[in-house]
Amino acid sequence: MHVPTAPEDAAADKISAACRQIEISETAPSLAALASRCGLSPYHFHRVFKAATGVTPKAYAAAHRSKKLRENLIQAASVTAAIYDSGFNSSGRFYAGTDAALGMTPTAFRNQGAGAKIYFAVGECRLGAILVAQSERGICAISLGDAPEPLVEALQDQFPAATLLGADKKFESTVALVIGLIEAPAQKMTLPLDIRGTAFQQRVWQALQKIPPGQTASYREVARLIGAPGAARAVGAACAANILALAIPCHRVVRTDGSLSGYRWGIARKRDILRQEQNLDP
DNA sequence: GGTTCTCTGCCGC
DNA sequence: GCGGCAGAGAACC
Repeated sequence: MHVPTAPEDAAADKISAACRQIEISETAPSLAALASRCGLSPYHFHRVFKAATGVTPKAYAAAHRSKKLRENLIQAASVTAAIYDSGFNSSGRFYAGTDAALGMTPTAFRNQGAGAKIYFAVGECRLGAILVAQSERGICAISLGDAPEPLVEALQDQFPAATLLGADKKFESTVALVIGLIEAPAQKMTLPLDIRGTAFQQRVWQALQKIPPGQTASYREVARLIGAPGAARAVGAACAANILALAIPCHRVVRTDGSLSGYRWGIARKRDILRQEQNLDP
């Protein structure tokens, strides 16, 4: 039987080829160069790329460079070496934008990567076991599961270079606050969050925090909200990558017809959380 | 301070 | 679906 290639797959292949091209290039390829490789005009390529990935080609290149920088800062012999290895062509230009890329000075980032301390505690709540972890910048993980041990193991996987510190008296009260969120979801989340992710993920997660308790939104609606109407699938991937359960309410994102799709910590918990939130509606 | 590149809204085919 | 222009803005020199 003859199986024709679906047009959308061909388009997706072109975009992922362009992404790979950006990743392997020393310096970011120009829009025109990327477009001609795809056989499209720069105008159209730009729009297709943004619809598929949620970010513009330039933003994608910048995000990739910043990711490379994070890796290099931890491994390279010096900060200067890391900067040049990551594709920045002058250290002056780099330092100008360093705060936006890292949220701190490069040296601070290096030190944190090596010996960051993360406090954590596990507790029991209506949804099962809950783990809350906090870095110096804020809450960096909230996860749910059936038993405590796998949650701790997963935390170490997420922050391999960090030192995990359990059973801290002061921190126990923070955990109580988070558990309180589950029982009274209408409460505002006021704890500082240490959110780590790509530029696109951050945009999605910010949008999620604007969905009020008791309400839901579809992936498509969230995509439209962040100005990338074609990126519903990318929104789904960003939701799935969220490691701050409840604080970033990815449980409030459902399919367009209102039915529940997947949930990192189990679909039953998603249903449970939503039911609790909707009961509290005035 | 000028130039080049990026990005978006709008329109035509 | 695709290409193009205009105009604003950012990046670069």
